[in-house]
Amino acid sequence: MRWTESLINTLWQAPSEAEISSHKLMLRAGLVKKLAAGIYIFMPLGLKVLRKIENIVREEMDASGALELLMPTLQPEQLWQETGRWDKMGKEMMKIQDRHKRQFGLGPTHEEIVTDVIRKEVKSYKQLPVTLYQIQTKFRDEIRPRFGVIRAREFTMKDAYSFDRDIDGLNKNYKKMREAYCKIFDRCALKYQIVEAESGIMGGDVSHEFMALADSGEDTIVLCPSCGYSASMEKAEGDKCPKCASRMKIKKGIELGHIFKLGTKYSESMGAEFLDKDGKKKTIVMGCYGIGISRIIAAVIEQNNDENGIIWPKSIAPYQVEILPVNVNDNETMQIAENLYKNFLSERIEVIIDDRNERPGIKFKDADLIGIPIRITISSQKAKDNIVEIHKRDTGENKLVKIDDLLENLRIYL
RNA sequence: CGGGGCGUAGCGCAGCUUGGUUUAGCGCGCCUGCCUUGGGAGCAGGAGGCCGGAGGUUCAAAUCCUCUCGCCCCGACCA
Repeated sequence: MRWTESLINTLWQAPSEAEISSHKLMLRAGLVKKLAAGIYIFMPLGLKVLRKIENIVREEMDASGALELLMPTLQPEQLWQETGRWDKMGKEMMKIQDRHKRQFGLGPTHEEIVTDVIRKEVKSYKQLPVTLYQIQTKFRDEIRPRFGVIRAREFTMKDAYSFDRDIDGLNKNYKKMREAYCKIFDRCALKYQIVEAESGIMGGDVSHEFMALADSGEDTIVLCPSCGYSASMEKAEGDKCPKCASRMKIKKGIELGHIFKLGTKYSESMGAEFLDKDGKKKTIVMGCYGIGISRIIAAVIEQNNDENGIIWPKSIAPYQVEILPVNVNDNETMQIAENLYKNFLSERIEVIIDDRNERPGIKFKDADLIGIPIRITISSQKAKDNIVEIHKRDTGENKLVKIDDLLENLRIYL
C-alpha cells in the first residue's frame, strides 16, 4: 500500500470524547471514525486489523472442529417468545417492525436461532456432537456505550454453540473451546486471565470469562495469590477467597470472551431433542461461547502502546513493514525504496510505503502512531553505501544493514 | 433512567459573565507557491462556519430566555 493512496488520516490531537488510550489511539491513527454513540466506521486501516483477528479466530475455531455458518441479524419475535427472552432482554434488544407490523429483533446473540436450526436438522444421536459458530455483527442497545469500540451498540462478535448428547459431552466441548480461546488470545499477544463468572441472562450454571488485564478495564476481577482461584467481582462477592479464605488481589480487566455451560435451558424450552441409541427421546445439551472481535482490537492497543502510539503485535498488525524514504525528492532514495516495495510485494510481505512528500519528522511520528512492527528507513547518505536502517517498533532497536542482506535480516522478525 | 458536564471549521480551543467593538477568532490540519528533507521547520497567499436545531426577548443574539436534538463522564448491564 502507498500512503498517498491509503486514505490514512492521522490526528495530532485526540478528539475530546476519548478518555482511555486505546480509544484515543484508534481515533488518532484513523482506524475508526464515530458515526453515533457506540457506532463506529472501520476505516481501511482499522478493517485490516479486524480481518486479521477474524482470521485467527476462524482458524482456531475450524481447528477445534467447529463449523462456520452465518445466521441472520434480523430475527422474528416468535423465536424469542419461545424462550421468554423477547421480554427478558428488554430494551437491550433493538426492535423493529416490518411493513406488516411484524416485530423483529436485531440479533444481540443467537441462541434462539441456532437452537431452531438444530432442532430442525438434528434427529439422531449420530449427528451429535456438533458445534456451530459465526462471525457476525451484533446489536445491543447498551445503556451506556463507552470507550469507543469496547462497549459499542453495533459490534463484531464470534459466537459459537455446542450441542451434545449429555453433560459429559458438553464438558469435553467446553474444555475444547476454552483451549481454543487460549490459543486465540495468545496469538493476539494478549495478557489475560480466565475467571469464574456469573451467567446472567444467558442462563446455565457454569461460565468463565476471559479478561484482558488493563487498568482502564470496566470489570473488576479477583485473584487468590495462594490457591490460584480467580473470579469476576460479582461472582466472588468480596475479597476473601471462597476456596481458601485468604485475601485476594483485585485487578481491572476488559472482557474479551465468555463461555457458558447452558445445559438444556434453550433446548428444553424450544424442544431440541434427538433419538438416542436406545430409541429414547432426549434433550440436547448446549454450550455457548462468545468473543468480542472488535473489542480485541481495543484490548490489544490498551496493552501495547507507548507515548508515541500503537505497538502492534505482528499477528494482527495491518502491515508488517513500513518503508520510510526520508526524502522522496532524492532519486537514489526513491529508487531503493520503490525496488524494496516491489520486492516485498512479490515476496508477499505486507508492506506500506510512506511515499508522501513530507518532512521526516512527520513521517516518523506517523509511523510510530500507526505502529507497524518494522520500519525500514532509507536516507540519501546511507543509500550511497547501499545501506538501510531496520527499526523495531516494540523494542526500539535499530540496525543498519546492506540492502542485499535486508530480506534475510527481515525474515528473523517476520 | 438518576447525577454531572459539553455542543463555535476536519481536530484542539478562545469569545458568552457585562448583547453592539466580529466581516466570528486562534493553533494544528487542508490547498497554491517558494524554501526545506533523520523526529510534528520557515515565509507568502488561500479555502473552509446557517456559532447543534427551533422558537422567543431586543433596534441588535454565538452571547439572554424556553424547548428540543446530539455528545461525554459517574452508576446498574454486557462480548
